[in-house]
Amino acid sequence: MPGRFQRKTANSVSSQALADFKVGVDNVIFSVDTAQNRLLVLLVMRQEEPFLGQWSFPGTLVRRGESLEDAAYRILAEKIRVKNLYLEQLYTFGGPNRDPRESPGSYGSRYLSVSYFALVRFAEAELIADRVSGIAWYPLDQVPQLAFDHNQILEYGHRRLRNKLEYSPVAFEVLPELFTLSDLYQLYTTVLGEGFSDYSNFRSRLLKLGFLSDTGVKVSRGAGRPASLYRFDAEAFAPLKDKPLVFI
Amino acid sequence: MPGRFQRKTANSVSSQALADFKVGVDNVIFSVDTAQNRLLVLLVMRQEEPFLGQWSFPGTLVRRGESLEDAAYRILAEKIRVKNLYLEQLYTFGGPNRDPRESPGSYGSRYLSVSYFALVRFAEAELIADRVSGIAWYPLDQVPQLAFDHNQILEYGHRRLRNKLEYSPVAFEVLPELFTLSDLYQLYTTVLGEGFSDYSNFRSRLLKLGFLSDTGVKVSRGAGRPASLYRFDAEAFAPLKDKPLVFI
DNA sequence: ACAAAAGTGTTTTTTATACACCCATGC
DNA sequence: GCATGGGTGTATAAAAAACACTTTTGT
Repeated sequence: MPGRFQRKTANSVSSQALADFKVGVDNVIFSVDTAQNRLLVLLVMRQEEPFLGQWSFPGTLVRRGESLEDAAYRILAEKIRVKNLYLEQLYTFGGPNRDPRESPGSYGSRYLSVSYFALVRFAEAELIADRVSGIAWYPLDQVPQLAFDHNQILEYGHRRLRNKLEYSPVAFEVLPELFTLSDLYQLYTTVLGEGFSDYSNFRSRLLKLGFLSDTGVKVSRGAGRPASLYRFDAEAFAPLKDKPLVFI
Repeated sequence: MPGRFQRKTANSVSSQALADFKVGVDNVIFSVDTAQNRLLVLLVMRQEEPFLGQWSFPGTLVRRGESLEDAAYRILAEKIRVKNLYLEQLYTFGGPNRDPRESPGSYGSRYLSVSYFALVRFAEAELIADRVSGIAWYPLDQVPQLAFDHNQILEYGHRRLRNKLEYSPVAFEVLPELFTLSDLYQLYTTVLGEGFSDYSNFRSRLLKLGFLSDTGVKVSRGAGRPASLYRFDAEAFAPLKDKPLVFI
């Protein structure tokens, strides 16, 4: 932002014409269906040109007085009702010609997309479908060709998700208040793939970290021994914040 | 970008006025002065309002037909001549009211900053000072109050630098072609602080990774036993790419 | 000779990995 | 009783951390 006109050009005309931008926000919203062991991403069907009829991420243009993050929350809230979520900025895609609406001579507006990454609780996430718009959870391995450069954004988001899971306690933002260690393990397995760790080792590593507290309450899910319900103890976690954690 | 007007509003007027954006790029450029064991960041003195006379990161507005990354490289090249560098996108700051040029009623343009993070070779970096503009390397612990939200950006960049150093081979992009293991160790020490690792352990860990090849050539620097010059072997490193690496 | 810097090796502790096995429940 | 999922423990391997020591130079 600063520093332009630092060369001795007149203040009125820089050496080159500046690009004029429309700024949009696109959300890569993940959730984990633990029942079916599937990692899902939320797609919406485009209702207008360009890319009419193609799937894409829920997005919106940023309004006056609205922060980027607010815009991300707004479009999310328009598509899905959810109590708990994790959201952070992913990456900004802003090269010319990523949107066909840009006129070829690159006059007119450039379209810039600030992408956000979100993780929501699948069980309580309620999709908001109005009459016209298609909206659906897609298993990650069945995502079709998307509008714009959204396939690329998805790849980026997926990488971020895996990293987040390994190094930060995002999982707990997206699990129910009370959960079993198997719930947690399944979530990790679904996102990171089988073989990231053995259940028993995962278990003892997590417990040793000391921020999971056993409520003593047991739940039985079909056959097998009932499991203890645990709770994420934010206070106990606080001192570990910004220390390198390993959940793997 | 997609998804706007998905509700049943007329296509001409959305429910709210959209923000009109000017998009800038700001570079957080780091270098390491190994001679003096200092981590430096490049600052330029602003020559115009707002924040005239305050230090800031080198930045520029994005031109027509220019990608964000191109803009980042352009402003970098205007301020500094350098042969080797590492550059990647950092974060996008785009809340309203981060730039005083925005009119209070939030009409007119919003200023959005896509920040980039760069690491350059200190020894060969040549600052380009024209008559009017101040430009200087600042030790990280002596950085003054900066223009805009640049102090916040700096904090963000510093965190990224530390992470990069721990998990990726950026250091080699910024060391000379041939370097001693002490050079490497000093670089790490300067960025991560003393006590991140003992020299001998650091040494054996790095060598065990197998992508540093001993050229056999020795250099003597004052007193003490001469050191071997090493080279980063990109081929040997290739298979380790995107595997979790630990340089700590 | 000795200080300074480079380089090697050893010991101890901690963490990761792979399993084997016991426990409590539904059917 | 036995299959199923939950939970504990142990044995081994690997890695991290601490530190003692040797080598080669300049002065």
